[in-house]
Amino acid sequence: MVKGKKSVHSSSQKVTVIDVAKAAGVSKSTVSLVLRGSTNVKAETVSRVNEAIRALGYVYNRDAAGLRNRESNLVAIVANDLANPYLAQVIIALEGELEQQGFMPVVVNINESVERQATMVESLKEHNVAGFFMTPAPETKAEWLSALADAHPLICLMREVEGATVPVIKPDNRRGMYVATRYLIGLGHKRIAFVGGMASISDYVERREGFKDAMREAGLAVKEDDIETSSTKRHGGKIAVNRVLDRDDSITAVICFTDVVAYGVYTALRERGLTPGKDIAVVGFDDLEDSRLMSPALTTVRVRAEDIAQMATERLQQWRQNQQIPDNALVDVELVVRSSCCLVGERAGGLA
Amino acid sequence: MVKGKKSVHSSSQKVTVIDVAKAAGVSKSTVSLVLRGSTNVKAETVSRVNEAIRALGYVYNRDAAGLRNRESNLVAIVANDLANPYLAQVIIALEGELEQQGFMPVVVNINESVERQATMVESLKEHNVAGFFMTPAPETKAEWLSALADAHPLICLMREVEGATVPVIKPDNRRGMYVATRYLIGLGHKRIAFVGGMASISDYVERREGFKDAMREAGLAVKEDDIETSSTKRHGGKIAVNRVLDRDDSITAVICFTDVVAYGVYTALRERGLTPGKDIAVVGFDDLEDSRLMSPALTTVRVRAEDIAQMATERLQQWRQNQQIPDNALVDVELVVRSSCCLVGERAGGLA
DNA sequence: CTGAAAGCGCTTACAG
DNA sequence: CTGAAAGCGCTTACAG
Repeated sequence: MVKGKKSVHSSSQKVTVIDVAKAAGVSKSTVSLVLRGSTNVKAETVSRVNEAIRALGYVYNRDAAGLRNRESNLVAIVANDLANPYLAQVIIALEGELEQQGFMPVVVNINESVERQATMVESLKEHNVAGFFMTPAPETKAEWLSALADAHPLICLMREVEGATVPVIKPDNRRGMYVATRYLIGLGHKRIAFVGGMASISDYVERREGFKDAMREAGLAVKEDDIETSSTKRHGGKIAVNRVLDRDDSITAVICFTDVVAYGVYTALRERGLTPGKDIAVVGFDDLEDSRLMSPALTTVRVRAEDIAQMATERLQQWRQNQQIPDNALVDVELVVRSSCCLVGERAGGLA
Repeated sequence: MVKGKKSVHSSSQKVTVIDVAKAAGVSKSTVSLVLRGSTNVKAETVSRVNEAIRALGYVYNRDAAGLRNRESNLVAIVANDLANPYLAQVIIALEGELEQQGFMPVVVNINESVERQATMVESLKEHNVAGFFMTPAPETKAEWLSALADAHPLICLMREVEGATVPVIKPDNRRGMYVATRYLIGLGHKRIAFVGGMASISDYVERREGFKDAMREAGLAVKEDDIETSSTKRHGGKIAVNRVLDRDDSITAVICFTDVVAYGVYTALRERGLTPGKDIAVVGFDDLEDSRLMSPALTTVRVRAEDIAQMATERLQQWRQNQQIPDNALVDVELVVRSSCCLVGERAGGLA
């Protein structure tokens, strides 16, 4: 119907290898050979075929080919939330890697919904993808994920699903926050809050533990009240830090679950008449492109999106080639010091 | 090879309609009928088939089906830059609409590169997509785009390509900036700068003209120096406003090409010791989620991503059903007043 | 180096 | 309501 006779499209009659073969005066097997880049075809024949392809406007039908040889160049990137700028950076890096390897990356957004995740993955399976990258939605079942990995190469990014036998590539969250916290302690801070994020995200727990590790090591107390969860959005950071400060204004530094959360903290501080980086130190996690452009420029834990993409792609290849489930990987992390952390007491109004 | 005997995957032997037919004790035509939801099958048979499908773990092969009936549920969203948060909002809205209509949206990011755009679109064609949404890369050739639209339903979003016969859905850019500028003029501003964006983006020209319309109408001069182009990133806004202010600090208000540019302007102002919304008025365009969370909350021109998505999807359907190229559409625009615009003279240091 | 034949997993008339 | 047959556009051995 769509491609019927009434079509406004000029190419309503699909041209196939047979047409190309006819035009080039060879058999369709030969056309297939040159399509696939075989070296066993005379150069002159190759160019005659290519000429015919061009002249007829032939478009390779990858679905038909895939049906026959059971191959697919489609790789799915199942993203939990396209509005997350860090994830966007990871996706961009992933696309670069995958294309170099001849894959066709397609991204599908699930908006943090397990239901959408299930629907989308089902469709993707119907389209015979070569593999999956995914940042699983909260509440993803381990059995579901394991079953998927049983039938398709699958690499998890950033987030872990407890009990699932699936390789995951993630930042060294715990060490990252440990290093950031030690830095703040070195600046003289003793009353440090940890804001943003929630326990249903595996990253969260690891980052929080890194924070606690450093505090414990320095003999500093962490009160329940110094930790405030929230959504991972900007708004979450704003709300969370306000709660903490309302309870106790002796806090001199705030460690944020992510850079986005830190942006929300900046806003909240300004609305309270405080200047981030002067009155209160702020640290983030991710190192988004924007973070060096904030005022003050945000001190944060950098996790190179390129590193994640590279390790993930490597592992997908490994899986496809060796039929072996690859190992997990912890991506290196680095503290980037900018201007959002004052020495304690420098201007701070707290007790410290 | 991937699915060979050595496969670690449990489902190495693909189960097909034939297996299902055998298990259910019917012919494969019948299986196909229930797969496609035909009403001409006995209810009891339907459930027996579905039972077999479940038991065998059958997954529908959409490529094989598409090969036969020339249909596809794949819709491509070709995005110029995934890191652009407004585009992310549009994509999310688009995905919602498309899924409701039974399509499978896949997004492909081209990172503002015409070359990548060409490669990706070629691949997408090979995968037989039902249609394209795209925000064309800068420098896209009209003939290329028209040729694509000749063979596939295609709707352009946000950006127009001069000379291409392709429907485009975009905000009423000119009116948006006109309204914003009038608002500023009403607040007493006379020295208003327009920063960010560049002429190779069709949006840019329209927005700038809207600004000029309002200024002209009010009998206010616009000097060359009051308009400064830049990248559409945050960094661009920062640089552009600095240039303008370095040349002439009598400026009391800044209209930004987008919200993202406005965020960069905020940073630049702070670094100059100025408070946005007090010392200088700032207006954006888009109304990103974050804009109401900035400090001060950003006054901006709202363009509902949902409206764009809805009009775009409607038109794609129309195209597919009537085989008729639909009209362009201008999406309504609305000024959202928040706290980033002072009355002139209220605190401003300029001449005004 | 090239050609004829079979088959990938579906759907579509067409008989029954 | 169900079954047998042909065909979508490719690729893969297998002969020549």
